[in-house]
Amino acid sequence: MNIGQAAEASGVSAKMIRYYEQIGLIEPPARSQSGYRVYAEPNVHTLRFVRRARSLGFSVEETAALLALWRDRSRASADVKTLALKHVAELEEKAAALQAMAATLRHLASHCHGDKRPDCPILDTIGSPN
Amino acid sequence: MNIGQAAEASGVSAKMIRYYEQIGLIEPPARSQSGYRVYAEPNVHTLRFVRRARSLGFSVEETAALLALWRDRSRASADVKTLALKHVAELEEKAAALQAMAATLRHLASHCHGDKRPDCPILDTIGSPN
DNA sequence: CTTGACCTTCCCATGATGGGAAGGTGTAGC
DNA sequence: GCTACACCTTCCCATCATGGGAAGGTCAAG
Repeated sequence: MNIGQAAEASGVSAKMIRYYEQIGLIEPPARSQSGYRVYAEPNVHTLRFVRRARSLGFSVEETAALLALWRDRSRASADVKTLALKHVAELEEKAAALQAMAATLRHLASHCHGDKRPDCPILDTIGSPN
Repeated sequence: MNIGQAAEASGVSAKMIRYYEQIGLIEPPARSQSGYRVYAEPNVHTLRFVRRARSLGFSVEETAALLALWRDRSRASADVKTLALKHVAELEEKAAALQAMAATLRHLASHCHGDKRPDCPILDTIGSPN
């Protein structure tokens, strides 16, 4: 399987597969005589793991840690759970920060007429000298 | 006022002030004979505006648009409100995405014993072949 | 006049991703 | 066997906003 097929099968773009290899997240695959990367099923499996971890908001570095745990059959599930819950807390913190911004802005907007007049509490507040 | 004082007064780091100037978000300030940037109150006011817009999650580009509206005394408040509400929607979308990740992961974690045994539904799910 | 705090510009790094160029390979159809 | 086209390789560049740091100039206090 060439990189394009592995990309298709895993949902990770060819560009990203090369990048993950370059930074050491995944193992370099076999190469054909002409230098093409050759992927087998286990490689694709790993790529899918990476894609899912990324889609859960884990950074590449965190994904590397998860991958190591995944491959370590003697890991303690407590280690995984700890990592996961710490990540959940970070995600929720970021979500809360975004929602706080949205709430503030929505509040400002609710006081803005939204007509042709220039008067606008949104800009007034953002630009207030205080 | 030198850049350090402007940074202090506005809450924007000196590095960022130079950067904002470089990319054209803010006007180049006056210079002293020796080449130091010299800021007056209106400059600091602008910097504060920028800092607040950024802290509400507006990108630098969006901040530039807001700044233009702020300076345009004949703007229609509708334009500002439209921009703001569009941004609110984006913020809420991002927040929802993060919360969805958190919820998924929290759910997975709730099924993980979190003890010394290796068995772990979190990794099992992320690494499932499907 | 020295010292230390401040300023200048310039370059580099981050994190994850995409775009694209220049050139090699593999294969299908003729 | 040749041509065309899809695919592969590496390499460099861009993004976005921010910080770090080096090399060198300036200013004010002692």
